[in-house]
Amino acid sequence: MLGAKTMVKMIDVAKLANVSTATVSRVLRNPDSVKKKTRDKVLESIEQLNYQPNVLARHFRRSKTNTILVIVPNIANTIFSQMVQGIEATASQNNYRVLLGNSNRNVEKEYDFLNILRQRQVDGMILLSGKIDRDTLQELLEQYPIVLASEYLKDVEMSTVCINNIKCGKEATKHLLAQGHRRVAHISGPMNSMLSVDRQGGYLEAMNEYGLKRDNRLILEGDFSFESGYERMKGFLRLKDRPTALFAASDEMAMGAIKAAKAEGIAVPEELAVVGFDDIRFSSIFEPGITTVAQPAVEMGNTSMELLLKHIKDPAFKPELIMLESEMIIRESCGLKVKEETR
Amino acid sequence: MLGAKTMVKMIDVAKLANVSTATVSRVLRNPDSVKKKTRDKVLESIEQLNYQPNVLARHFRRSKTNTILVIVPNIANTIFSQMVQGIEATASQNNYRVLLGNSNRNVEKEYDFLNILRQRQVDGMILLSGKIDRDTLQELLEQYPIVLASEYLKDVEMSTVCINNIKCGKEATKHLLAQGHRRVAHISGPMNSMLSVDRQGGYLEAMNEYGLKRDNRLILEGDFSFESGYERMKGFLRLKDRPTALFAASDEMAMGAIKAAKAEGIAVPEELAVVGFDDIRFSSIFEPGITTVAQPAVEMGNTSMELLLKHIKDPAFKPELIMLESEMIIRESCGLKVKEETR
DNA sequence: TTGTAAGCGTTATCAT
DNA sequence: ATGATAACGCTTACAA
Repeated sequence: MLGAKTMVKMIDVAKLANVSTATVSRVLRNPDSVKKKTRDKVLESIEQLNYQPNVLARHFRRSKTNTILVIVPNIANTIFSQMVQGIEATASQNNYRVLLGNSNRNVEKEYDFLNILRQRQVDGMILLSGKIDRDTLQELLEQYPIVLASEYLKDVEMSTVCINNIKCGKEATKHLLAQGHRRVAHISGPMNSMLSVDRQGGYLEAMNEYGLKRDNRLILEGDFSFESGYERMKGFLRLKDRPTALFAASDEMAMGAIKAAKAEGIAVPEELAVVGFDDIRFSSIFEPGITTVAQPAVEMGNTSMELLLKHIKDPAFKPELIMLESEMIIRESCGLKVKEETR
Repeated sequence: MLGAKTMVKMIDVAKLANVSTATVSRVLRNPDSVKKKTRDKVLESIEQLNYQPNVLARHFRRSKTNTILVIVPNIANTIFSQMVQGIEATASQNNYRVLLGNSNRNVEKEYDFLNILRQRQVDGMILLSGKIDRDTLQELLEQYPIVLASEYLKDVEMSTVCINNIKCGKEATKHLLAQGHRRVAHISGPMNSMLSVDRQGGYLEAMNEYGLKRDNRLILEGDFSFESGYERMKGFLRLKDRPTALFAASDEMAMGAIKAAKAEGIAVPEELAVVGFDDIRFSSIFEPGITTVAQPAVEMGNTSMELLLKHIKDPAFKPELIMLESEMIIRESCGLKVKEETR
């Protein structure tokens, strides 16, 4: 890299085109307010000088950056990177940029990122994590456009994009119950997240509908990871009356559980039927294919960005809760296809 | 969101502390240049007024944003999101932010993102894609700090962080040859990328060392995806003298190929030994576990950010090529472990 | 429709 | 060690 060329500025364009900087600015921001002839002259000068507007001056002057912040627990996790992909796509379409705040599930880091918002380096924020405390969030919501996605919170009135995790958890569990399973185990996500509470809530509701009381030996808490699925399943397998089916709150945990079962010589789905959650890319590649609740991750990203734009454009915009549809995808791990085939 | 509070500015802090804005600015940017007593008085006023510096004014005044741009072909792809994770981590540590440019492998979009750099909205750029043409790149390199990572280019002198793909491709292939395989097939990545050319080059070198001439029936081009691996393998399986081993230029393609083989009743690794590339998270979970060349993706991200910082701090910094070490990971798909066990 | 000119809030130079 | 003040380059009343 050599030294930077001295920048051509608006005044240079103005001089070449024999107009004022105001007119150049108008051509750039509101072309219709300038007579065609003048406009063409200005555009030609811009071209000729290869003028690039100083975006920093513009941001400063307008106190607006056309940039938003995304706080994400773990960008290397497929489900989150898909959401970010959706956010970025919609942002780009609307001439917005995305600043990435990857917290690696470190709450301190998430709090640090909030200062980017406070210092107005961005016009708004999408939170893909539910770890910020109520009071901080409340304070921020009064001042900045914010959307929560995937996660959601009780007692905080804010725009949220999510799926109905209770319904999904219930559906997943009933799918197993309907096939005759009664000892259905559940590996939940971290219970400090509403998401996990609700998926478990759905599980409990489904069990209840089939007259099955909560049995704590059949419920263990994981952290969404493959490893935690593996370990928790090992736990279930030590029970003298081991479960014949499992609802795992993530596909990664479902895969971990299946591996653990296989390691003990237990066949899936024949001896253990499994339903997961998320429908990550590998769920269809894994063997057996994971029956799962598909989260519309990219769409969730799109939608949350659209919602954020509404807040940015209209500070009086009232918080909205958007619940996206999710879909159960039947593959092999739940045993349904096997049964159908041998019928 | 209610209306934004009117901002406290530096002059307010200055008045409360009975100093000039210059002193407040010094306390913020270079505390040691201010007498302790004055400094404390200023800090107290900042605290008291809950002053947040206007970052946009600062960026404008200093023509520096402490933000860098990352152009990535596909953020939803594990290998790239891991690199981005590494970039973000090192950036954060150095008080830098990351602006995400996800191109979805669309070259037009990549060219669009370059304007962010030209308009100095960022202090530098990390390219995770090798699609920008030589001339454009040359023009940009003269003006801005840029690092290319993972990919690399011939005939362009720029800082690059990568692995030795020739060596890796050779090692992977020799691993198969050493086990006695002679009909070793190769599914390459897109050949418009140096990465793919080199991995294939390594394959050819290895074959050559074993006295095996290039056989175009054993070489097919994929696009790194599972689907392309599946399709290309189907092609190989139609040969009357089908290959007994495969080197795939990505783990996803390796998995696709294995699925295709299984679908035809061909056992892996017994009847087809496979080596992949990347070591994505899922490669150890897949069955059989994928023998692969592990790319140090997170480290690659860290290193490229470190290198970019050097360019940012010193515009005269000479371009460097950093080649990271990669490692072969032996799992089941290559058949080595099976053989060892039955020995 | 176009021009004039006053900021935006910080930093950095030059005095003191 | 601190203060006064002129930029930085753009946008936007307001005037013409």
